[in-house]
Amino acid sequence: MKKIMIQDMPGHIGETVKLGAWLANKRSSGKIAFLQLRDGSGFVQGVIVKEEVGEELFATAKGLTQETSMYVTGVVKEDTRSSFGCELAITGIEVIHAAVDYPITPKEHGVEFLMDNRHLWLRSRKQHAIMKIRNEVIRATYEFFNSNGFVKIDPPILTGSAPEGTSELFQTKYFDEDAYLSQSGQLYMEAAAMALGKVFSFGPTFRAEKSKTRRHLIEFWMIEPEMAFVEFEENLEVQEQYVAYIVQSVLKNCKLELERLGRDTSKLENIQAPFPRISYDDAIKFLHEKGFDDIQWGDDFGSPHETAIAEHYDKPVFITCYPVGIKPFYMQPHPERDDVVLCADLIAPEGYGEIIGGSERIHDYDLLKQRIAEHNLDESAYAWYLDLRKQGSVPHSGFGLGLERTVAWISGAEHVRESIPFPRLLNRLYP
RNA sequence: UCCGAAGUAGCUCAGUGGUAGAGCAACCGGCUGUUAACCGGUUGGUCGUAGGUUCGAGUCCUACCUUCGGAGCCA
Repeated sequence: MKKIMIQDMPGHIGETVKLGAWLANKRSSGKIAFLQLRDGSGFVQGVIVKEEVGEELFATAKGLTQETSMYVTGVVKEDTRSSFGCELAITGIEVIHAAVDYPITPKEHGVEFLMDNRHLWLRSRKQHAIMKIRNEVIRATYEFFNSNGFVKIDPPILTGSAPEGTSELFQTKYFDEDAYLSQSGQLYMEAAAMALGKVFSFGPTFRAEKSKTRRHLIEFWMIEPEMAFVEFEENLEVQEQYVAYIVQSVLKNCKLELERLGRDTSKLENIQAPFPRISYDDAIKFLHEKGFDDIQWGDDFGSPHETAIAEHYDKPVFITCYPVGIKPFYMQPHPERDDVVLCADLIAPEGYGEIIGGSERIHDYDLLKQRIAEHNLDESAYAWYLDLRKQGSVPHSGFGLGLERTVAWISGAEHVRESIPFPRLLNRLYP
């Protein structure tokens, strides 16, 4: 008898098959029982009828506890009553391990309880769907960049220097030296772009910020492309094409998951390049017109400001050309103005906040050296970074996309803690 | 760090000064198409911690702890 996965069942209609599965839920009457089975690849309903299987097997089925693991044999049957299109008419059950007091019941639970049981919560339908969407976003990311001439590059996670101050970095020891966990691979990616032209990274990043909102994780994953000979506007085009590509890939390959999450897919179908752009100057004017009197030119946007701007559009929106004073040292100045830089943040719709920060980078040696000094940074730590500007420096641009915020937005999760398997939060390092 | 809310059964919650409650889970029984199944029964509690007011405190007061939501900062 063939052992198959639930996701492959529609191709085996009429056949007797064997599944390795867990019991997600159960409903029964005196003569018939419905076992909700899951095997990681999907969910399917098993039907077991007393008259057909006999007293003993039926009693076994009725006595199964939630999350008991077993081998189930049965006949795959087409059934329109199932959202999956088929069911399993069970003929045999071999219990592997009977679960005891599984804590996550089909009713409601609070956040703290679910987070304490994150190792089990992952088994739930909604969490399963979000993890599949996360996987699709990652898969589509590799597909997009590989098919557009990018090379995957892995920057280091342990770093010796602290690019933008040490207060929000995790410090550790590197034998006798101080070291920090990476909060961005960007500077290394710039070096890689000078070697390979177009590169992208995908890896974890760590921020010791005391942030406690639905958009913040202490440890999160970032995709950071960097491109030589690519200037500001071209950089935005890559970003909008990339974001549109991953959204459309999820729509195409995760239909069942989006449906299970109750996601309004019409909002996602609309996510096609180009995306609207609004300059920082116009955004400030827009906010003043909307009645925000708590922000002046030169201030950075707060979360309510970003949300107000994003609500004006039905696609992600680029906010471009921020004042030089509120942005990092490495951003290229605007060619016609010295008070703003060639950068853009991409704000997701529906209140999910900033998902991309990007810019053209300074490629002039003297200007970069000046900016390092202006920001009171230790030039010796940036010697190699400055050196790039002495050895065939070229205009180049890049950006960083936060994976968890993007996945939370696409899947409609209310908090980024649900878009990573084991979230690291302000007060949570367990499980 | 600041502002706001909340800690009562394994879980989700009700209970505003007078004998500790419900739904779900678990356990027992019933039910032939359920889909957060349903119906009947049983089990299950130092009411976050410490102190105080009171004849009497889950309920009022003080402090602390924890969690949640938001702000700042950011992706």
